[in-house]
Parts: sequence; structure tokens; C-alpha cells
Amino acid sequence: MPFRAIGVLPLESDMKDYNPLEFEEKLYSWWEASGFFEAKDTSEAPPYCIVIPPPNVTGALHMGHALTNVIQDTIIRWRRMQGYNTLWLPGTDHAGIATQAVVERNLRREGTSRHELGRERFLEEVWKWKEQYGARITGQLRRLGSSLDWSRERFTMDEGLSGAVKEVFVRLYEQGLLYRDNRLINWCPSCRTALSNLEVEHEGHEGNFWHINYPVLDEAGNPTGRHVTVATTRPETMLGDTAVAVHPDPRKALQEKLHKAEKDLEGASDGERAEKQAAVEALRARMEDPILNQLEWLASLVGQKVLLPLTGRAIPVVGDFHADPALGTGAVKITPGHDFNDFEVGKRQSLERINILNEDGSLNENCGAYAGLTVAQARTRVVEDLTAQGYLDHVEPRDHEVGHCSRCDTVVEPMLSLQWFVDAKPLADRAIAAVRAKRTEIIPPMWEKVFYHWMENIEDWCVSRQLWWGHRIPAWYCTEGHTTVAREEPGRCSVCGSEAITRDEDVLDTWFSSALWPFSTLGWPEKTPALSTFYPNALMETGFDILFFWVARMMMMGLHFLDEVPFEKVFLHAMVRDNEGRKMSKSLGNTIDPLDVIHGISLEDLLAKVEAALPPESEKESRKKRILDGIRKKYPHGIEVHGADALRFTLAVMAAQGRDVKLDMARISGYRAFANKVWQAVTGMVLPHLSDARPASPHDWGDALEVTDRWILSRLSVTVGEVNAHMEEFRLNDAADAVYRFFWHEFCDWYLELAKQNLYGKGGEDAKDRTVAVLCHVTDTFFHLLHPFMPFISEKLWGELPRRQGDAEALMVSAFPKAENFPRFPEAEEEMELLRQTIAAVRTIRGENNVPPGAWVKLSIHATDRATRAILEAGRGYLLGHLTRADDLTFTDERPPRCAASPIRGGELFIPLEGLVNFDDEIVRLRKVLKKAEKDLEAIEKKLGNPAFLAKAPPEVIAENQARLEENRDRVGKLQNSLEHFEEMVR
RNA sequence: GGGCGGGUAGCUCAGUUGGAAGAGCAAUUGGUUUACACCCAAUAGGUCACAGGUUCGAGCCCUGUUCCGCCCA
Repeated sequence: MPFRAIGVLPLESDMKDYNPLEFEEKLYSWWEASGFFEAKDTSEAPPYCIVIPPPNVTGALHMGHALTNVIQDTIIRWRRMQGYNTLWLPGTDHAGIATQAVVERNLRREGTSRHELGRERFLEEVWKWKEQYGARITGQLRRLGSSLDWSRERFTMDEGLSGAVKEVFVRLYEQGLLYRDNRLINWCPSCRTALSNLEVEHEGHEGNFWHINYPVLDEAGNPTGRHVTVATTRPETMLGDTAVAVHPDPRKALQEKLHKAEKDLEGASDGERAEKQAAVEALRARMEDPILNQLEWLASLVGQKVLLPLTGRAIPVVGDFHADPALGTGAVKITPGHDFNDFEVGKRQSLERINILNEDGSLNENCGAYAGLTVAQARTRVVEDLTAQGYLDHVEPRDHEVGHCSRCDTVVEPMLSLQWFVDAKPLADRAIAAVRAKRTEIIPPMWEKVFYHWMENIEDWCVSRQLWWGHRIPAWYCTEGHTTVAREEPGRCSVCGSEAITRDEDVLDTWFSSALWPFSTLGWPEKTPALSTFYPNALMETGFDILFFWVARMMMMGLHFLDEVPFEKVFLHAMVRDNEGRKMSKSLGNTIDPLDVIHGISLEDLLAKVEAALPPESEKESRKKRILDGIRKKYPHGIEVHGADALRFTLAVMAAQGRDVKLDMARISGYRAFANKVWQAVTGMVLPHLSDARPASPHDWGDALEVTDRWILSRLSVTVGEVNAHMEEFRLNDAADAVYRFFWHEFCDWYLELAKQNLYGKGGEDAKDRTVAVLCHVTDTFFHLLHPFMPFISEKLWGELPRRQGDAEALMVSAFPKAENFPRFPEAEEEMELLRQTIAAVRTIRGENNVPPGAWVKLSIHATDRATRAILEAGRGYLLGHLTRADDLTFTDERPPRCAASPIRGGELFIPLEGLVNFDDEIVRLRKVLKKAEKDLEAIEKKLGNPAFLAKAPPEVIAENQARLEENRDRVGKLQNSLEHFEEMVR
């Protein structure tokens, strides 16, 4: 059924102007209702499956989503048209921390909290929230045109997916790859949960380095009068110190370091030398007394105790290589409960671990008088007290790295805690091997190295989170301390049989369930037909920023549980930034909502929207004003309507860039102009000439096709080949660009112009029929090529073309063109080149000489060979008329008097200009052109004059240059003649 | 500290085994010829960051310098 027949948009009423908003949504509904997006569980056709990177269920669409979805939809639509059994599987993520945080914030506004509600009622609230906002993002994805199989939509907390999570947890536990341990983890005091290492972002901060004296005690526990000086950027953590470490053999350690530094210096480049020299000298200085003496004295203290100021505790001095004799005082305080390095020292030295923090980040009862203070308050108080009591040696400013929660930006504290961990190493090894063996290919390949580096140094993954929203950990503990891990409520302890068991309160890291996404969405652990058809997925397309978070973990889980990679290829795209290269963020106010680009938005609405989205911390008036002023300046008239197709095309063109995509509204407008061009050309030049019956194939005309027909058909064939080749290599930008250039700069700029005379009947009935057949064929094919990039306008206009029996119901489910079905005509391309060159020469002469636009000129051509003359003779009809505004063409062997001239291939073009131009201007122009031609010629002569070039360059390159030499000599000669001619004339 | 990416026209960026520097936007000039002013025609604009090297030949390969961005520790 042709699209027009469903009566959505009758041609007559609304086809005059390109208005994407009138048909985009209607078309999507039609596609969806017709079941075009749906994949088949089993099929003869080869499978092609992409699972969507599931967005946060309660989130809103941003440009990053738009980019990833456009890339995926473009690939999926192309593969679908190629005849694959395509599945693009949609779904959303429960996004544990993010969603819980939003709902909690909401509860706070209502004056309550999750603790007041209790777990069950809180979860009901979150589910309500999810129901309320859950459809928002999927609606937005639809608006972009995403051809997702909605019948298979999944949510990470669905029953099936939750079952998969439980299954994985239990199996990993049984296999010894999942364990519970009391270890140092990253704790976010604001989210009040453990985080994995990946969820911590490190930032440099200005701070201080406090040097503190710890008095040395004798065996009786009395001060000896001497002290050890330690330095720290976090003085408050001293309350949890359980040792001071010194290097046990500083002399030897320094010698080794010096030796290494000296060798380093030998191999240093000039630029590095000064730095390395300084390093050597610093080490030498430390090996002199009194420093070495002092270090050896420190080493002698091992086994003795020092007094920990402010606490009255005596802590041991231990010998450990963690203390670097080349740095600072050579002694370091050890806080195993709050520092990752110190934790390791503590393990080696069997030190006590003291936790000094509460869950909210305040100091706990282990801190005596400091209990209850925040970390910041405690720092001030500790420094004050140390100073007052004479323990503070001195302070120096020093930058240091501070971990922040990637979700809420709160400073993260290392904290001792009982958590579940995945033993990642064995899983990672298989993933590394799979990528090395190219069973999964990472594109662009530069990311492979990054992937290997991270995987090879992988650390155990902390998977428990102290949240309520998420997959609750299926572990139960009895009063004896035994652990039972089970798929269903076990009823009793699996070790001692006790019925006094309680379930773990925690939930799993959101990424734990995401890691299963490529197979849990297909029904795993059931052996479903969909799973066997679509696993491994063909492609994973996502941003490089979640290579570790997600891609790596899917690789690990997929290989472990299905013994096969989750996807054959990974295509990592760039990050979208604003036009100044800044990351888009709500607090900067520089986010652009893709829907606003599609539908347009007034300045007032845009300002209101940005203001509403500003996070609470940036509600300071001055900051807010700056942001809003920025918007006013950037979008003084708001944002215009662009339509989904223009946005999609822009994103596809930008998809191949490196790490950053700087999105500029001007670029989107540029591609909307392209959509408009398509609309105008087809509705204005093609559709009006078609009748209800579909014309025969232009190839039925055989030899009767004119050079212009064969040329555009040949260019079409080339374009079909280019688009397919580029798509195969994920070069969406080149594919889109090929479509763009073909349509605008070949079809519209040349073919349509050349075809006008035939269309308007000047060439007779047969010529008109033939031209219409070409137009119909080319536009039909072009719509296929355009469809993956601009699905709406292509479907819409394709639906207006006359049908043949057996045609597909919709463009989106019709067959994508293959180059081998489209013949090429190389001679026609050559001949057309001469015609285009000649027409361009006329236009240049007219333009440069300011020939009045309305004036008609006469052409005179001197052809130096028969072929050239024959081609131009045959093209006479095209050389004269509206393209050149020339009304006469003669062939000549003589230079006609008083005329402008331009070299063309195989001849020279003359235009008598008497009375039309200023000859002085023409002389200036010719001199300029000649100068450039001479420069070109010189370069080629130089190249061919080089014996080494002739001896070593490949023959085809030499031949090419010789041909070029001839052509340029010819050109220079003609230009010189013309110039002389003019100079004589004005004399 | 280790690693990665980038520096090409005024702006945003292409440039796929090394073989005459490209696109879009912006600019200048001219244009209401019956598809399109979201348009058409013409024009201008580049020591491809810098310095060496390899090569007959380098934007592309190698070495170093410098600036910007990112990741990991």
C-alpha cells in the first residue's frame, strides 16, 4: 500500500514547503503500527542485532543519547534494508544511585525521608516515579526516528532480567569468583554507599602538607626527648594512625635509586637532561650526612614506639619499604583504616585498623573529643590542637589529589567496610584473549590499547551498594555468621541449618545488571530462540567513556556465562560538546535538548528551561545570571525548527570524529537546508512530471540515453558503491557526505538544470519520457541511500513516487541498492566533464568580466581534436541556453577579434565581448590565471626533470605527470596568447 | 609519573597502504530566468603547530620541541 493511500498527508495541501513537523511523527506511528521494526526470532535471513545502551529510565534525552541512537538507527536501517533480520532491542536502566537520589530529594521536599517511610514504602515510591517518568525517554527516542523493536523492550529490574542477575550472582559465588570481605572501599558520605574504583573521579586540589612531630617513647613508655616527623595532607586521619613506617635500610635503598637515576640520565634526551640531572643530585644529597644519618637513626627505631599526639596512644614504628627514604622526612604515618597504601602496609605488618568515620562522613566514637565533627571541622581542630600542644613542626602548601563521587561530586572517603567483590582477574583474562584474537573488534582500534591496559591491571570489583533501589543481593546470614547464597529465599542456613537468617540489606551495582544486558534481554538463562539467533550481537555501539564501566564488563560476563563474546564489534563514538568545546552539563547551562532542536523553542521558554534544570548548588544569582546571559547571547531568537532529519544527518556526519564532537547550531541549519533542497527538488521538479504509472527503467532506452543521462546514472552507481563501502567501515560521515554531494552538487546543480529543456518538451516527447524515467529512477535510488540518515523525508517523498506491482510497502523495508545492479558509463563521465568545464568557463568569464546578467553572448570554440568537437557539437543544446545565457555556438580555427578566452580540455573557448566588458579588467584576470598556471607547470616540470623521480617512481605516476605536463603547457600557451591579444587591443 | 588524542581556510572539521591541499558555514561580487533566497552563479582565503630525518616525492612515516584536551596511577 503506498503511503499516500493511508491518507496521512495528501500531496496537494501541504507539499509546497518543507515542514518536517507535519509528517515526522505521523510516519513514525505508521512504521511502528505496521510492525516494520520487529525482528523475527528465527529467520532464513542473517541476523543483525544491536542492544541499545539502556538510558536511565527516569532520565531525559540529551545530545549524547541522540548521537548514539542516530548512529545505531542509521546502521540498523541500512542493515534492515540490506535484508538482514535486524533486531535493535530497546530498554532502560534502573540507574540505582541516580534514581534513588532523585526520589530522595523529592521526599525531602515533602518533608519526609526514605528512612521514615521504610524500605517497602520507599520502593513503592520509586516504582511510582518510574511509572510516571519511565515513558519519557522512550518517547523521545521515538521522536528521533529510532527503529527499535518495542515489542521486546526491557527494563533492568524486570522479572526476567532480575532472574538473570540472581543466577549470575549465585553461579559466581559457587565458582568462588564472588566473595564478601572487610576491606577498604571508596565511600560516598552523601550517597551513603560504597562505590567501585571507577565511580571515583580524581581531581587536583590546593592544600597543605602538615609536618607533625610524634615523640619517641622508651621501653617504659616515657618520652625520650626525640621525635619522628611525619607529613600529611590530611592531619585529621592521624586519629586513626596505628603505626609509623620507616625504611629498614635507607642506605641500600638510596644507592639502588641513585644507580637507576644515573642510568636514566645517560639515556636521557636533551630536553630531559636537566630534570634527570636534578634527580640524581637530589639523591646524592640525601646520601650525605646529616640526612643519611637521620634516616639510619629512623631505621634503628623499628620495634620501638612513638606517642600519637592528641590521643595518648602509643603506636609502633615499623620497617616497611612503603616509606621512601628519598622523600620528605623518610617517615610516614600509617592509617590502615583510611588510606589504600596504608591498608596494604597494615596487612604486611599485621597492624590494627581503626575506622574513624561514620557513614555520613563525620568522625565516630574512636576519635574521642573529635567525635561528631565533620572531616573539615576535625581538620581545623586537630591542627589547632597540634599547634597549641607544640606538635606541629611546620606547614607547606601542597596540591594533592582528592577523590570525588562521580554522581554527586562529594569528597569520597576510603573506609573499612564489609562488601561483596567480584574476583575480576580470571574474567578479564578471557576478555583480553578474545579481543587479541579479534573475536571482538574494537573500532576505532586506538581504544584497544586502552582496553588492554585497564583489563591487565584490573582490580576486584566492589559490587554491593548500600542502596534500596536495585537488585537486592541474594545472600542470607545466620546468627553464627554463616553465609547462604541462593536463588530463592532459603528458609534456613545452608551451613548450620539455623532458621534465624536475615537477608543482606544491600543491592548490587547497577553495572552488574548492565553487564548482562546483551544476553539477559534475549531471555538468558533460558535457551530462547531469540538468544540463539541474536547472541553474539553483531555490534555494540556506545561512548568511549563507558568502555570500562560497561563494555569491558559485558565482555567478561558474556564470555564467562555463554562461552562466547557478547558482540562481534564495538564501535565507540565521541563525546558531544558545545560549540566552545566544553562538556555539556546542566550546571554550565550549555546543554541542548535534542527535542528543542527538532521542534524549535522560543528564547523565553529556553531560558525558563535552562533555569529550571540548574542544580541547586548553582542557584547563586550571579552565576545564574551569567549562564542565562550566555543563552541570550547565543540564541537571541531562541532555536528554530530543524526537524529530526536535519539533526540526525548532522550527528551522522559528526560521528566519525575523534573524542569530541563540537556541536554547532549553524551546522544543523546547514543540513536542514539540505533537507529543504531535497524537498524542493523532488516536489518541484520530479513529482509534477510523473504520471500515475511508473515509468520504465531508463536502461530500457539503451543507446538512446543522452550523455547527461548516462553521466548521472554513472554517478549514481558510484555513489551507491561509496555509501555501502563507507557504511561497512562505520564511516557514517563519508557515507552521508557522498549522499549529500551526489544529490546537491551533481543531481540538482547539473542534471536537473540540464534536464529542464527536455522536461519542458523542447527535445520532443521521447526525450521527455526518457528524462522522466531517469528522474524517477535516480530519485527512487537516492531515497534509498538517504533513508538511513534522513528516514522521514525519504519515506515521505518516496511514498509519492508511482508504484509498481510487488514494490515494498514502505521505503524502510525495501531493498538497499547494490552497486553491481547499477551500471557505470566511464565515457559519459569523461564527456560530461568537458561539457561542465566549458559551461563553467563561460560562467567564469561572465562573472569576472561583470557581463550584465541579462546579456546574451555568443560562443566560439576552437577544438584541437575531432573527439572534442564531436562532444561539444552533440552537447550544443546544453552549452546554449539558461546555463550559460549564450545563444550561438560556432567552431573556428582562428581567434575571433576582441574576445575573452579560456582554455578547455582539447580546445579553447572564445567569447566576443565587444561592448560588454572592460578589457583592462580582463587583462588583470588573465594575468592572475596565467600566473597560477605557470606555477603549476613549473612544479610539474621540476618533478619530471628529476632523474631520480623518473628512475624510481611507479610508471603510472610518471605517466600521469607527463599527461599533466602536456595539459598545463597547452593551457599556459593559450593563456599567454589571449593575454597578448588583449594587451595589443588596448594599446 | 604512565598513556592516549589533537594542533589543516576566519569558524567547525574531512583528508582510508606517501603521488597536483578538501567540505560546510562565514566573507566578497552579481542575480526575484516558472524546484528552491533554507536558493543560484562567480571570487577570495592555507610555510597542513615548530625543528630535524627517511624518501624520487611527506598533511600522512620516524625523532625531538611546544600548546590544548582526555584517561589511568
